[in-house]
Amino acid sequence: MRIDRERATQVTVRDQPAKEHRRTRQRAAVDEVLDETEDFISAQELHALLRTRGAGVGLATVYRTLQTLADDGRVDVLRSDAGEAVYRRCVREEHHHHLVCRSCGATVEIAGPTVERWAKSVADQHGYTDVSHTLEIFGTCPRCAA
Amino acid sequence: MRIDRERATQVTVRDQPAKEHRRTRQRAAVDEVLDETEDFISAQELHALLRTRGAGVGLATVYRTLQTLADDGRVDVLRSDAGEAVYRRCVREEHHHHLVCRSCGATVEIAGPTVERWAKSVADQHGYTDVSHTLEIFGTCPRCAA
DNA sequence: TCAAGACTGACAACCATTGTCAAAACAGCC
DNA sequence: GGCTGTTTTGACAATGGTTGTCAGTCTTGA
Repeated sequence: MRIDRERATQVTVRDQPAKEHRRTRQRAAVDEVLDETEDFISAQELHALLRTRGAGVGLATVYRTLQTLADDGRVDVLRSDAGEAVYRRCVREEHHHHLVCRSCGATVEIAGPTVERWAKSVADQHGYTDVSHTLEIFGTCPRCAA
Repeated sequence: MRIDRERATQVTVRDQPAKEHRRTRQRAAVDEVLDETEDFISAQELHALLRTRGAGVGLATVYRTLQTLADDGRVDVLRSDAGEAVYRRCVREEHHHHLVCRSCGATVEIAGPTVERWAKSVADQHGYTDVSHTLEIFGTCPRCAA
């Protein structure tokens, strides 16, 4: 197995502050959807949504745009269990995790300094350096449980 | 987004104790590789490995076998960053996490009762029930860092 | 306005994974 | 050892998310 350094996880702290990109209709459209969407959404879903709105954007463009945003640290990425990448505008600037509803996808962003420290110390203990981690909590939200 | 209840994460506790399966050459071969392999391995890699050994096993069979093992809780599954599912014979019986080397895949299994409790309490706080979680730590192992 | 180059979109290509289904292997039984 | 019902296998097709391609279009800075 080979884990790509750059894309290993969305929680890796970025060094470069984000290159400038051109403002285009397509990117604005994707941005708008992300702004309106509370929960994680897949590239496919986003593409379909744009299509129904009439603001057609090519699928490849949606993928590219999301990837760019992710690279710039402007959206959170995580993999749904099906292996599909799902995206979400991140609200917190700092490193954080998610509590995600299994059935509707409702998400709560969570800061966990304790966990951060724990992860760091565990890695140190085993001599691992350059550490990052992924942590997501899944459950059934109150609304879906009702 | 739809997160499948059954496969949401490898850390969900299994209720059923594992159905009996027939012993076949193919399953034995997969088992053997898993026994010998310390680190996470993908279905594709395992398949290729078997092929080079002469113990040819169909790709579909490899997938099915791994899936069965995973369902029975006999192997750990996690998704590499590329979205590929990777498997590993789990050593610990109880719920645990992994510290994985980004470059060589070397893995350390980790128990983190603190984290378990934290995850549970966070979920409770937000009214989420039926909680499970994923947590993996990535880093560069001492050998690769040298 | 203009040119350079970034961006887009339709489509093909990729690749992990799953579905299909007839043939083969297994386990229990005689 | 054979028989038989069931499980398992494997070759192949199909699926589906994602990425590559490349000519045409749009942005931007001059």
